[in-house]
Amino acid sequence: MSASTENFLKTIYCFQKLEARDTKPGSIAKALGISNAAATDMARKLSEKDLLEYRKYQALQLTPKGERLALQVIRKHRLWETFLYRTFDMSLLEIHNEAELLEHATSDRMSEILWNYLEKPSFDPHGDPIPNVYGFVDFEKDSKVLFKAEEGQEYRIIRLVSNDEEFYNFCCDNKIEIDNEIKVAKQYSKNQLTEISILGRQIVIPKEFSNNIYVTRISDQ
Amino acid sequence: MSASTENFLKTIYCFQKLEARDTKPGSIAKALGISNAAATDMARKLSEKDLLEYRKYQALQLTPKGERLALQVIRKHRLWETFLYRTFDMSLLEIHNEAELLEHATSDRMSEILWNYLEKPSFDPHGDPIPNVYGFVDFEKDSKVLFKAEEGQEYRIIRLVSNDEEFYNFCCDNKIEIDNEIKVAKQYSKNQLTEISILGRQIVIPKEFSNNIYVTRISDQ
DNA sequence: TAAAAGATTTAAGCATACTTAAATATTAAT
DNA sequence: ATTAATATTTAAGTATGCTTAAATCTTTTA
Ligand SMILES: [Mn+2]
Ligand SMILES: [Mn+2]
Ligand SMILES: [Mn+2]
Ligand SMILES: [Mn+2]
Repeated sequence: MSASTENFLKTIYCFQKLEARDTKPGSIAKALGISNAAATDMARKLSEKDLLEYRKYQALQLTPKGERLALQVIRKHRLWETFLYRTFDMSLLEIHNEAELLEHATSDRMSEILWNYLEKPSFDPHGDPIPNVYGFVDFEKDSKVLFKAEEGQEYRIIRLVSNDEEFYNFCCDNKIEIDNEIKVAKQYSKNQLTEISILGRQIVIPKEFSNNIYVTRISDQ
Repeated sequence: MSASTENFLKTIYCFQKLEARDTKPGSIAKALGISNAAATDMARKLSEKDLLEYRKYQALQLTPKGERLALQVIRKHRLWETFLYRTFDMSLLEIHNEAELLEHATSDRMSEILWNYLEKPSFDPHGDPIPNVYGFVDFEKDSKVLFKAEEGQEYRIIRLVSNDEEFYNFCCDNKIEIDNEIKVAKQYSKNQLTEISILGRQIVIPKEFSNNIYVTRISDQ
């Protein structure tokens, strides 16, 4: 498996399962920074290898084999993130960037060593679940994006997902951290702004950021 | 720089500087497990990029630029080895194999993080010196291969270098470890055997192994 | 529903990194 | 000094992973 193939499968998996984005070659191409032609080409090759289903003009779909592979790469990615975050003084963005490289240079043995050393972690530092060695994702908490949270309700932050340095800086500056509790004061729907109170402070968050912050209702039951 | 290129330069450097082996394309090819034709091809391409000097039928020679690059890769390799050895329960062979992959997926930033975390180490767990960030190798101890050590003299083990699992098992079983002291009892030159005493025990070491054990004279001055 | 806009696919081509087989040069042996 | 053995290079070809430009299909809009 080349890094290109692994990134391709991983991206399809994330688009398919974790976000509700479409998985036509064009979307994958944009995410990976390659041309549409290259993505189509890759899709046909991987379908030969039974890693995904490709039908002209349709969205790409991972086969069970392709999904297993994608989950192995995601596992390695999140294990490295967890390890780097706990061991060194690195930011949420730095660990992601390094893991993006390391995930392709990690033997199965190495990932088991990390897994055991970290004492079988369930979540990475961004709040994303770590698949187990069989590619099974234990459980996904019932969450929604802050952008879609209800006014007046209290939530706990459980995921922060982005590749944008400014997003993480914003979070840092405003104490938007995993496990912190917030209250949604107001949704300015037309202007796509969310006003919340966090640790006593009131802040307004634009859609670009509130879409990367996942929350879960507190005492929802 | 692709992994292929990095491994190619690294191998030339090691053959040139650390061992007295020749650096014609054929030797490099054998070490990397590729065909002679592929090595020649690679040599011509890298010479275009001013990473090495290539003249038909001659040994390859790194340019200053090529040597700097090789040393950066070696630095990353040995930093990872040191880190893995100190952090996890991994053998001298395991750390080498993992570092062989990780070295190509390591940003300069990551290698500086490792370097600082490890408190600027000078040697890796095999006893090999770690180049600094400018590609400068601090100092190489005055050493020789056990195979060429003098009868009756006492030595300290300072390097163990091999890719052979059996070699490391042999070392483990016989307490042949870095910093341990030995006395060379006899060199059976014709049969290429070396008899040493180590921690009170007398053992005979065949050339295949004694050539991978580097020693330095004790109180040599 | 027909044209325009937008995506996707096909086609042609390039760079890297390899292969095997044939040609050529070097080195060792007689 | 030839010849034989060995090593190196050249040639031809393959797979991967990308590119741009042209052709084709799908979706939107009028
Ligand atoms: Mn990646
Ligand atoms: Mn993550
Ligand atoms: Mn390597
Ligand atoms: Mn080493």
